[in-house]
Amino acid sequence: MITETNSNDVSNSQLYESQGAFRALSDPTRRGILMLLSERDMTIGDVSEHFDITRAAVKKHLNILQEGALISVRSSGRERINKLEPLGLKSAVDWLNYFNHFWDQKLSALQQAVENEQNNHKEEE
Amino acid sequence: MITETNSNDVSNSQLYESQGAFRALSDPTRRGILMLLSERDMTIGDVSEHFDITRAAVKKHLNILQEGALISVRSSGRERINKLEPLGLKSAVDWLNYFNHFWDQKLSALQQAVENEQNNHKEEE
DNA sequence: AAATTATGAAACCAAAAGGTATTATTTAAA
DNA sequence: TTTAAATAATACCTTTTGGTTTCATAATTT
Repeated sequence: MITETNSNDVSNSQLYESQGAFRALSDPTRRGILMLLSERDMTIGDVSEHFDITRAAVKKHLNILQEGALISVRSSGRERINKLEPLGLKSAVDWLNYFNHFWDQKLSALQQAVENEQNNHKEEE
Repeated sequence: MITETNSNDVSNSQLYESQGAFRALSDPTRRGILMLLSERDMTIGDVSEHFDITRAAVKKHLNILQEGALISVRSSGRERINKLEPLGLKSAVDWLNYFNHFWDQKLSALQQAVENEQNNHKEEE
C-alpha cells in the first residue's frame, strides 16, 4: 500500500466520468426500467405496474437513473413523464469500448482456433 | 403495484445474465483494477500498490471481479496471478448494445442538426 | 529449521442501498 | 368546492458493501 498517488495509475477522470451511469446500471430493476422506457415514455405509475415493489421504491430507482443521466423527466399536469436518454449510456459504453481491442483479439483467436480445427479435420480425410 | 408477473415484462434472463458483470463494474476501484490488468497480469501485491486501501480490501474486489467472470486467477508457487478476461465484459456490452439503435439515431439527429446549422451559416454569407 | 513473503479468511464496523409505511402537496374531476 | 389521483418526501428498517484489523497457512529464502 502506498500513500501518495502514483502518476502511472489509471486517471481518475476515466473512472469517475462514468460512475453515475455504472452505478445506475448495477441494479437489475433499474436495467429493467431502462428496457421498459425504451419502448415508450412512462409515468411512475406506468413503470410501477411492471414491478412488485412500491411506487416509492420505483421513484428512488428513477431518481438514481436521473442522476446518472440515463433518463429525463418532464411534467405534464400532475404527471411526470420519464423518458430514456440513450446518450447517457454513452459514457459507460465508451469506457467498455476501451476493452474492445482485447476481446476482438480473443474472438479472432477463437475464430483462428476453429479454422485450424476444421483444417485438421480436412487433412484427416 | 401488481403481485403476479406480467408476461409483457422484460425477460429475466436479459437482466440477470449480466448481473455479475454490472455489479462488478459498479465500483470505480474495480474498474481501475480492470484497466491495470489490461496492461499486464498481476499478483494481488502488484495490484495493491496502485491503491490506498489494504490488501484485504483489494482481495475482496478481486473476488467480486472473479465472480463476475471479468478476471481469472492462476497459481504460480505461492503467488496468484490475476488476469483480465475481456470476454467477461461481453454480457454487459451485449446488454448495452441493445440501446445502440437509439443513440445511433440520436447521434444522427445531432449530426443533422449540425449540418443544418452549417447550411444556415452558408446561406447567410 | 527458522525467518520471511504472499496470500486467504474471519470478525467486526460504518455507511450506503433497497425496501416499507406514512404524510404532504399539487392537479384534475364530480 | 369537495373528492380523488398522481406524485414527492420523510422517517424508519434490514441487508449489502467497502473498508479495517487480526490471525492462519503455504511457499521461499537464508
